[in-house]
Amino acid sequence: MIRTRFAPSPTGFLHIGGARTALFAWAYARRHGGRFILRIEDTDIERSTPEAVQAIFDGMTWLGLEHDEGPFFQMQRMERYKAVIKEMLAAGTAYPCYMSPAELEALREGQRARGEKPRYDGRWRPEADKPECPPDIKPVIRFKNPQDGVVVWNDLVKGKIEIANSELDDLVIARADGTPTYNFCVVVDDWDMGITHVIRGDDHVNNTPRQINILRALGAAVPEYAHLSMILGDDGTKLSKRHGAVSVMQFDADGFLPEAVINYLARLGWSHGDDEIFTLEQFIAWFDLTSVIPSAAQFNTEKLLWLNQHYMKKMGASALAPKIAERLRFQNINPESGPDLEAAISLYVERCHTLNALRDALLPFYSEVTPDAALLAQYLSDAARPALSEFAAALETVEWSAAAIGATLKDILKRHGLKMPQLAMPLRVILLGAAETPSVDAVIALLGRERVLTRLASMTG
RNA sequence: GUCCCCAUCGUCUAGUGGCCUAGGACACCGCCCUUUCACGGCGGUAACCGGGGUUCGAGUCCCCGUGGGGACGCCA
Repeated sequence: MIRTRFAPSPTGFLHIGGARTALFAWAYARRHGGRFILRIEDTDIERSTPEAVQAIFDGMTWLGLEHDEGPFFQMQRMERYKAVIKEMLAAGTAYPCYMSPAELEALREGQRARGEKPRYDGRWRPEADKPECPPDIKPVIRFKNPQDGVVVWNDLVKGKIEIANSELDDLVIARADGTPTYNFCVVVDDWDMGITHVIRGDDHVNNTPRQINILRALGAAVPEYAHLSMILGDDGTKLSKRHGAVSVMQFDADGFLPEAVINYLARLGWSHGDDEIFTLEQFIAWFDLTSVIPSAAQFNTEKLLWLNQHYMKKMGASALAPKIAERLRFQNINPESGPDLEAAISLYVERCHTLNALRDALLPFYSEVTPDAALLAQYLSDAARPALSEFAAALETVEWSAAAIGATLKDILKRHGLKMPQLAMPLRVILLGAAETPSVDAVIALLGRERVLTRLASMTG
């Protein structure tokens, strides 16, 4: 039974990189009929917040990444970690270290100055010739890392990775106050939760040999590892809180559909031949760690936009209507105050890339417009004015359909010797406040006789 | 500095030694459609980081450079 997990630390929102990691771990479990576990790594009391925990839940829910087990909180597993540390102390695979933070810093300073990799020198190892035990220092507990040999694993996305134990030092597994640290909690959790495949960001590659060593010291099975490369921002630079890293919920706020975001994320660092658009079912059926790219990928909003429009069109007006209505109401606009929303959406969906853009395009149908004077001056010629008045008059009695309105318009055009744009363009500006709209007869039909006549009257009258 | 990872069009990618005069998608450009803008259709520009090997043959394997990234916490 395959068991994967997503283990974020609740120190901020769920961003795009975390979401992709979660997606791949989730998909791998789904693909193999396994279980997907959600674990909250909240041992950093300083930075963890309940809001961030909620933000992660919200993001996962929005994306539709349901977990089968959990959420487990590390803070609630303290007893277990402490028990394991006690066992390791007894077994001699861990030991207390009385070095003070100041001493440690001085040691690192010296190593850096000599061009060495800063690391603990093992002076409190059980077999070492230990210094005098300072009575006033509360010790940290360090893992007794093997000093010889190499740790090797076959990373499911990066291939064979080999790191010499001589590169590793004896990491702290419990702080002076007794609380366990990240690398230790992860190991105990992955072990206890029976994780078979650790799928995570490749910033953890360097933690992997340490974790494997602890696992071995514990006599636990070593899981498979798959390290996903990072996602870069739109401009190719690293995503950070200050720059480009946005919550997945921001995509919701911006009018993206979760289906589009999932499809987009799936194609970032993974591919299935030339397939670009696929359903969730296809993705699950096709997903495979061997097709995951080991190199970093740059986020591209343009392509997401394209996908989002695709999913909006595919979804159709009836499914879109409640979503648009919600977004209109959010702006204190009553979607009942204008034409049939589904009809309006049908007319506009293929020219909008997001729900928000669609909502904005529909605004003139549900609220007042003020034609831009400059646009009007640009498109409304003196020659067109009489024709416009005549058209307005005709609209009072014409059969209210796009076809009939269009016929009337063409008839007037012909009698005044005008071309379509000479009338269509000013009509667009007067009626909708924009020069770019769908076919003008369709727009008039949708707007409704009353609104059309009112808006025309204010201009021609 | 040390260790680890990465490297095909602007971007996401196909490519697992001959099917590659390198394919697809987004973006871009052109044409068609057209009542403006879109949508759609058709076409186009555009890439194997460099140098050495291995091989009959290398985008594909190896080595060295170069460039980028990550890690080196009593953070996660």
